[in-house]
Parts: sequence; structure tokens; C-alpha cells
Amino acid sequence: MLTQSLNAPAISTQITRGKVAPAPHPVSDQFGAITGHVGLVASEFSYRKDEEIYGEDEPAEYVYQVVSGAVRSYKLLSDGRRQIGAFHLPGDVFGLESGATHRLAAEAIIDTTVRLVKRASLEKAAGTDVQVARKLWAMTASELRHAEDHMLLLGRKTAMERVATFLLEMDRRLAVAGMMALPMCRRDIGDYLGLTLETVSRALSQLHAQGILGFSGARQIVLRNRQRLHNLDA
Amino acid sequence: MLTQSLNAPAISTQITRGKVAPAPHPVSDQFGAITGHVGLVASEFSYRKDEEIYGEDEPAEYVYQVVSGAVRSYKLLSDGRRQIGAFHLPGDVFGLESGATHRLAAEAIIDTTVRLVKRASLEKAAGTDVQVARKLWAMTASELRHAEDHMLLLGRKTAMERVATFLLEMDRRLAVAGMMALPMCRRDIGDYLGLTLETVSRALSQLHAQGILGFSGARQIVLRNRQRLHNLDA
DNA sequence: CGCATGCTTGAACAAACTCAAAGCCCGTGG
DNA sequence: CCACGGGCTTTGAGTTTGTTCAAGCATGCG
Repeated sequence: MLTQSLNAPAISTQITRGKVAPAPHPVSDQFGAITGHVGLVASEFSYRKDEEIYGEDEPAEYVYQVVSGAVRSYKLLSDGRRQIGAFHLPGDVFGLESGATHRLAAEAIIDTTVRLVKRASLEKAAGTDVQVARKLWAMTASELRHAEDHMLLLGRKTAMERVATFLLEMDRRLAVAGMMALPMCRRDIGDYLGLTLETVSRALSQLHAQGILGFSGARQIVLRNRQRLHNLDA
Repeated sequence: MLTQSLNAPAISTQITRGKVAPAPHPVSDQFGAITGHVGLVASEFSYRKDEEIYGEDEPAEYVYQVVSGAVRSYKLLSDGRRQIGAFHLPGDVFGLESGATHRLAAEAIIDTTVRLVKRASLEKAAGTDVQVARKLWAMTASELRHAEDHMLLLGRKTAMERVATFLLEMDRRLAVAGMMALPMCRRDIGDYLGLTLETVSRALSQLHAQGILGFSGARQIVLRNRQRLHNLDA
């Protein structure tokens, strides 16, 4: 886990470009805000479902952005208990570290393509460009904000409140035309919310029975009443 | 909570110095590493036990360092459930934000003196001095690391494991001559660990019965067997 | 020295977990 | 195109861990 810096590509799609897409980036494109600004070299890389992107405590050689797919960042206890700290969806940057190593491991939840840049080149850019330095700090601060909210959820919310929070978060982040297609299984959701997969399933069933959400298959969910869901979320 | 930027001083000890202590700072002094470097103006301020230092979502006007005493940072749910995200002990910097507001509230656990600098002046310094910018990022990254470890604790550890982790953390951070004087009450510990105060008390009693720790009053604790405590911590 | 606050302990309870089984999809291959 | 198989999800029943509610105790502060 500590030895290799990058795993084997999934389908040998290691397309290295001299420069990342020169097309204009929206403000929300955090990676573009950096790479576009200082002209860093970015590459693309693909991982198959459940493939490890990097391990816990591995040297942080690259910084990643999800192009398509989904990624989970997690920590393990020695007996296998897992806590997922975050899900990374298209557009999200992950694997950014101020220190030398990755604090959490990362795996592709489904087949996933990422863009990546060498951490060293970002550090270098930050050393000369104050805007880049500010942006790196802001990205880490944004992760911290999420972690702080999540500590409140894990420490103090009930199972139903956690699931309600999760659904509202996913709705915000990946709903298309009022519907969301969850890339992760019930176990992943449980490990994110500090619950078992059964408890997650029961909460979702209950919300379904109350008409608050609709299913089209276990992972296609429509929120039918965001207000009521919000009320369930403490 | 959103209106005032700084609460009334405890005992009118608002000593403003032209410059903070010019004595050499150890490497561990994060605040000094910045203020010393760029010559920022720092002040000292005191808060009485249980006094609010700033509220959640209040504008982040200052960055603080504990000089003496102890501080808790926390979030509340609407019905009063509380999650303490961190305890700040002498030497610790807290209240540092990349964005405009404080994400957690902060209160003095006991009578506390802090050193503080205006956030704006730090931002300004970071704009010209890359070392300062790097340091601010590193401090936020350090908080993130703690939050990630704490998510694992809150989401996946048992009550005994949480208490063991807590004791080892406090031992590391505030033990003097093998003994630690906890500044916080059982409720604070519970709200930090996602437990009730009764569960914390029961775990401590059990550790005492097993000879793993000794008490001299409820808050004076001696760890008699760190190895066994470490084994109890997953 | 006395009281109030915080801590401990006990007993009953509840929320979530574990273990188990059945059902549903979805992708695969015939 | 349909049948099959396997993984994922749901649901149920019983258990466990930690919570809640309630006393009693200690301690440290005035």
C-alpha cells in the first residue's frame, strides 16, 4: 500500500495531455481554477469498480478530480470496520493533502475516470502564485467544513436524521431532473452514516411508505417531499 | 450571535500590545510562527468559565491562540443536542477560517486567556508572504486530519474504544509528570465522543476497576497502563 | 463547614445491530 | 428474447449496546 504511487490503469486509458482542456471552466470547476491559471500538466486515468486509487498513509503524489464515476474516501479499523469520510462525484477534487501522505484511502465506487496533476507541481505553483495558494487552502477548508458537519451527524443524529441528511446531500449534488442515481450500495451508505446497511434500508423503506420518496430500482430515488425530509433532519 | 464580533472581556484584561512577545518561539508555537514572521499586532483577552468566545456562523474577525485555560468548539442541533468538534488547549490555535464565518461556536471551558490577531491582517500577510499562506493551509489541514480521525471514532468505535482514544489524546496533549488534569466535565467529554455523560462515567469506572487508570478526584487522572489502553482502542 | 454542582451507580428501556431468510434486479449467456 | 444466476436489497426476529430516568454520593468552593 505504501509502495506504489499509482495503480495500474483499468483499460489502459492513460491519456496524457500536454495541457488540460482549454475550454472555459465554470467557477465551480475547482481544478480548472488552478490548472487553467498556471498551466499545469494534467492527465486522465481510469479505474474499474472497487479499484483502489490510493491507500491510507500512502505518499500523496497526485491530486485528483472526478471526471466521471464516483469515489469513496475511507478509513479502516484493524478489524475491518470502515468509516467513509466522503463521496467524490464528478467535478469534485480529492486526494489534496498539505502533508506528505493521504489520510484516507480512496476507491472507485463504479468505473471512474479522473483527471490528475502532480502534487509537487501544485506546491510549486502555490509558491509563486498567491491565488493558487489561496485556492488550495480554500479547498482544504471546504473539506474541513464537510467533516465538521459530518461529525455532528455521526455523533448526535438518529438513524432517520442521518438518512434524511444523506438524501438531501445527494439530491443537491447529483439530482438530474428531480431524480438521483446513487452510485453506491447500501453498505457504503451505512459506512458513510455510521449505520449498518440494514438500518439504512429500513429508513429508506419507511420514507418510501410515507410517500416522501419514490424508487425506480433500489438506487434510483426521487424525492417527493423535500420539506418533510428537511423536517426529519433535526 | 451574528451581530457582535467579540464578547465583553471577562475582567477587563484587554491588554493590547504593540507587538506580541518578541521572545523566540519554539517550532510548536504555530501562532508565533506567523506573528513572529511578519510582525502582526496581537492582543490578549480573557474569558470566564462557560463564556462564549464566538458563535456559530458569526463573522470570523479574529484568529485565536490559547495562552492558558481551555476552549471547546461545538455545533448544536435545534433541540440542543451538541457535538464538540475539538478541545483547544494552551498553545493551540483556533477560530482560523478560510471563509467568512466561524463554522463552530467556541466557549471557554474554564477561565481562559487567549492571544488574538485580526483575520484580515493574516490574510494580508498571506497575500505577500508565501510562507504565511503555506502555514495557514497547514493549520487548516491539521484540523481536517483531526476531524477525519474523529469521524472514524464517532461512526465506528464502541463506547470503551472512544473513551480509550480520548484518554490517550488528552494524555498526549496535557499530561504533566504522568498525570493529566482534565479541564472539562463528563458532559463535555460525552458531547465530544458522541456519548452520554453516564456512559463516559461508566467506562472510566471500569478502567479504574481494571487498574488501567487512577483518580485523584474525578478530573485528575493517571494512566497506569497505556499499552492496555491502546489495546482497548481498536 | 456546608451546600451545590458534578459524578457515579442502578434499573428499565429503546434504538440500532446481528443473524437469518427471502425477494428483487440486473447483467449474462443461451 | 428470455431464462438464469448472483449480488444487492429488503424484511423479520431476537439481542446488545448505550440511553434514559432516578437516586445517592463526593468534592471542591464559597
